[in-house]
Amino acid sequence: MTNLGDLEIFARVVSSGSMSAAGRALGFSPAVISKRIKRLEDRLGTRLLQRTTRQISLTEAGQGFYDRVLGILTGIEEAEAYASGRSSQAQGVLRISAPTSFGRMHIAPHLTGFMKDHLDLKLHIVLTDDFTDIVAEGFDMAVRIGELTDSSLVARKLAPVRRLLCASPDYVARNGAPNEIGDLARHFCLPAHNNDNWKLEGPEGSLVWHPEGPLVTNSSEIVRAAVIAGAGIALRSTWDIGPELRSGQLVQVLPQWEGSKNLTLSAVYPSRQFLPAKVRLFIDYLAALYGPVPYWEQ
Amino acid sequence: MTNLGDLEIFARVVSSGSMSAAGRALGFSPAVISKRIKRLEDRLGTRLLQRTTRQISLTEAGQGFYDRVLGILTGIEEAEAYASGRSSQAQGVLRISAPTSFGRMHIAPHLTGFMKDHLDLKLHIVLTDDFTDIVAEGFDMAVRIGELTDSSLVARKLAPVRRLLCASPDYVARNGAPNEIGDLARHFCLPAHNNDNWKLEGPEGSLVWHPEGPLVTNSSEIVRAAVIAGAGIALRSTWDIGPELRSGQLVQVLPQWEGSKNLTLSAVYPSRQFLPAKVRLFIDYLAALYGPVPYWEQ
DNA sequence: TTGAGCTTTTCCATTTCGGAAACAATGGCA
DNA sequence: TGCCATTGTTTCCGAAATGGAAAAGCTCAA
Repeated sequence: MTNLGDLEIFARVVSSGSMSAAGRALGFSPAVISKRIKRLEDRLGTRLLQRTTRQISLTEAGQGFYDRVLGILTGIEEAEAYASGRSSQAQGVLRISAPTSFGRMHIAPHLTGFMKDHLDLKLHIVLTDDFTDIVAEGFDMAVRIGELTDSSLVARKLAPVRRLLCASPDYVARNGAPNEIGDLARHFCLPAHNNDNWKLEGPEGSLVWHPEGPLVTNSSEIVRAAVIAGAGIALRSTWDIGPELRSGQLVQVLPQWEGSKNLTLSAVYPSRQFLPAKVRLFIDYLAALYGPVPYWEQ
Repeated sequence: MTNLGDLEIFARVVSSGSMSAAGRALGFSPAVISKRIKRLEDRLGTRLLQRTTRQISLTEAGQGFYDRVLGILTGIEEAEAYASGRSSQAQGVLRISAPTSFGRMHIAPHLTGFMKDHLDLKLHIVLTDDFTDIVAEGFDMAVRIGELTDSSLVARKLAPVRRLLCASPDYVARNGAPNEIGDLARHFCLPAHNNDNWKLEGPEGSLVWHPEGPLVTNSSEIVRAAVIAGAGIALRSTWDIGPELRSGQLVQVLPQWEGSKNLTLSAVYPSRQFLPAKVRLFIDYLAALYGPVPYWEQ
């Protein structure tokens, strides 16, 4: 039967992109890495890595094998954590990927509350707006906003996402508030950072509006600052501008229209038979935190 | 990181119930088994097996660990098979559990057809009417008839199960056919081998009938022979008595009533991210064989 | 009470494993 | 274009691990 170390080494070689780098990471000499990759390939009777002396790439068999090996390794990790930690205590390292803005505003502030209940757990949080492949990147879970489709992942809904049109009071004072959807054409519209069209739902059904405005950016934070500064009308999520709405820094316009409803805030994780306790506990924590009605909606 | 051999040894010790037996099965001396179990426990910091010199039992931690280890081992097996066999060829051993009667009548006759397409595959088929724990018993899949609930398994429907009331023509000639459901009280009823009540559905809704008759047995085959021999009325599946209905050896009675519809013939297998090719191919084969309308219904 | 069968420990031969060094090959950079 | 740093591979050797036989201690059944 395969030596487990070989699988670990193989996975590390793939993720780091080089045998030498894997050797450094794992504390082995390059010679060992080379020998064990070779042994693994010999036993499998297949070439897993296509290598020139300068570069390494996965063969098709290697890619499929790698996908599987990742699952196996985390499975072993989970089994060991279960047996060691027992009684479903969280321990080890919990690796999370989350959207930048949401992570900063609604995850980061609550982390200490979770950590003080789980002293044996280390958190490793990466904020990015790319939809990274969480299993290939080695994340235990991700927080996502959107419509979810990837079938190899399991999603648990954390909260609905409401998006509404808003502007600053002084913008409204200067330009007036739109009364019907067509009025938007006469306003400054601030597209979202991903530059999407606005999918709106209203009393007359749904429509797609293509926002045109003076500002295009890839940063959600800049759009946010711009609309608060009075630059125009934006379609923002309630989790993003809830406090500003309450404080009066922003007001809702065209309240009969809202962003398309099939967006959700979700926790996603690889589908496995045994969910690590650390992942389950953290998702439970977030779900309890955001509740049936999130605090930013109240 | 854990040595994979330790996990394999641990799993074998649990399944065989003794270290010595595991040693014999794996070709190791008892000394080695003992040492490696001890090492595994030391690293996990938990006792996995409670042992008296004469007997071995799993601790709670050991049970949970064992469940996980089984999944890991089959995962590795699948990963290796994938890389070695490539292009999703079936190979290795496919272990199947199936109901005795159905297996004999509707699986066994078709096995050669499957085997000739997959020469590298060995089949290992166990017929039993117990609902065995397929993952603990080391089966890759099972064919089941019934209502399915086990959440740790995935079920794929192969065919609907129709059950209807029938008797032999000479029984009907001697005793007459029942005209309405209440007439059953005046007939010999042959309960199924599991001695269940009959859940029937008819034009007036559903009801539960408690069949009373001269014959009680745990063998489905005996009930089947008895009804053909004219001993009474039985509720039988169409896959069981289809040919007899067609040949006239049996006739349907009370045709407006049928057995409860929420029974299905299904293939079940452990939920895993990667389904072994051998399992997928065999289930596809059965599904194609039984089709949308099974051949025994035509 | 005895004996068979089990687990565990001890000691030893063997195998495996990891590393240093030497070598070959590749791509970046001046 | 030519140099050089980096990478993968091979060889050889010391160190660590693995597996087995034998002995000991224990439990259950006859």
